[in-house]
Amino acid sequence: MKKNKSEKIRVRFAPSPTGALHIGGARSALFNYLFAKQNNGEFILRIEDTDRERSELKWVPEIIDELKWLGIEWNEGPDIGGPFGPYKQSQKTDVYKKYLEILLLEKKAYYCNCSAEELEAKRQDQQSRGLAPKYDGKCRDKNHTEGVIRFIIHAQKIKFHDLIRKDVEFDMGLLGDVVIAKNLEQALYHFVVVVDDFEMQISHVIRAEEHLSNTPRQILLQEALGFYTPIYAHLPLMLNADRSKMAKRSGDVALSDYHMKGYLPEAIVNFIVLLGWNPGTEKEIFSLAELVKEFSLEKVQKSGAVFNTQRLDFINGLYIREKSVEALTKLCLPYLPEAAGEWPEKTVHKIIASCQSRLKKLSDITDMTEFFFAEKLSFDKKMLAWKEMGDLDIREALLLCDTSLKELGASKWNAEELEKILVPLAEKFNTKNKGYLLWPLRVALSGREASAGPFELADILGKEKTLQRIQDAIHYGKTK
RNA sequence: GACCCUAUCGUCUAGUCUGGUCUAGGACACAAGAUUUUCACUCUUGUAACCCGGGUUCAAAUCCCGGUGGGGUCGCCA
Repeated sequence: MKKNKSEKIRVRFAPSPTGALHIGGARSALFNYLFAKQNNGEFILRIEDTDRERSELKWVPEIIDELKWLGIEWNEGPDIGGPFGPYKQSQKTDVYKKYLEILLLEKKAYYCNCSAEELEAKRQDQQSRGLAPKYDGKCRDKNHTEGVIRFIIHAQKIKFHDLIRKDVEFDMGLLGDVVIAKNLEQALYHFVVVVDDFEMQISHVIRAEEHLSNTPRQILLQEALGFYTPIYAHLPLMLNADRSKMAKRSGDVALSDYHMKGYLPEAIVNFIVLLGWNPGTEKEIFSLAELVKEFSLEKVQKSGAVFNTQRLDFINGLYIREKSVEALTKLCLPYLPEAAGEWPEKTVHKIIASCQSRLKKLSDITDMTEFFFAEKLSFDKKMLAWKEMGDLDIREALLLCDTSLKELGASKWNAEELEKILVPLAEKFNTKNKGYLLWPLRVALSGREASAGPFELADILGKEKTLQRIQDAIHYGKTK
């Protein structure tokens, strides 16, 4: 088996711009990046846009931005160029044409004129007889001069070593001659991937398992063209909860979906790397830099991994709690109502701080902080009652809060001072349980079953709004 | 259907190569408790798995064989 010229480790991620970057693609990119980084190698981004109908230019910047957002960087790519460019297959028609002509000349490939209908009919027939659908080679010796170009696959066994799956063997007798180009100007996937990996001197092909059975014919193509065969590593697939392949039909599969919902890039990286890999230790939280050190392809799992959102939420929450309030506020801004812009920065910081331990993802902040910005609260009056409290008890508790909070000067209106006043008050109100005073207060201020504590809330709302909401609650109880 | 890959708690997994230390470890989720005015956070505890059947062996989650389950691929998509 031929080797590539340089010893240098060169890997690539080659998405096709037919849609947003798939979260599984992001993981493939990550694994490639980590492998390159830790081996002092190079990571190449290549755009596989040979399918002219389905590829759309607009997805390229999208893919690039999302990868960058994750923290993945490449040494060569369509945006930054490099010595092995161009990095878009649509710009390499001449290169493919050259190699196609060689294959044609050497009779390793031929033109085929079979109609789509004819092929489909044969395929159906074969399948109905329990056979593997396979092209019958009808045009092989016809010497046509136009049509699609097929690469001749002779019956033989192809063995190769996969870094993750170990030795794999395929019987090529089961495969028909594969179409490698629509015509000289339009080469297809199996062909372009082989040519590009060679031209770009890729040493390791790290990609998803769905390509495992495509590998032997790509190896045959390499041999026919006199190329070396790179080292392969096929990653386990990401699965839905029902263990089917995570595909477009099934909920959120684009990295941007998770980005928009407010998952942090460091959390996504940490989560997806653990889907199919683990260090063999009990450590589970990793920064990208730590992963570069600790990641190893040998420890990659063989079977598919279910994408478990609950675990993503947990990891995301962990990273959210680690943020400084300032940083978290910045991240949350897009999820806050416009009114938040009119609030003092300090107050907004306090609002975010009051939610920090509760956030699973940034978008949760919208609902969680709604009551701060609302003019009037609306909630079930019964919610004001703590345990067995009646309307009169609630009224008494709230009136007590009202009178003592009125006394507190605006300059001393902060969570600490409020606590100093309210805690003794609550203890006096009911010696056994502070909740008889604090719960109705908190509900009056938030209108919620669950929220931060009343001192914090009152601090954020300020004296005027706090007293107003207490009054509202007192009268709410009365008029209803 | 054919071919290929794969199989440890519900989920992600450690352990499998080099059989005994595994009455199978960790994490998420779940449940209970502690703390707390509530929720969250934090802490403690608990429930929960070696796919099945043979074999090899003093001994098998670990080795071998056969089933079964799951997934992928079989395109003029990538």
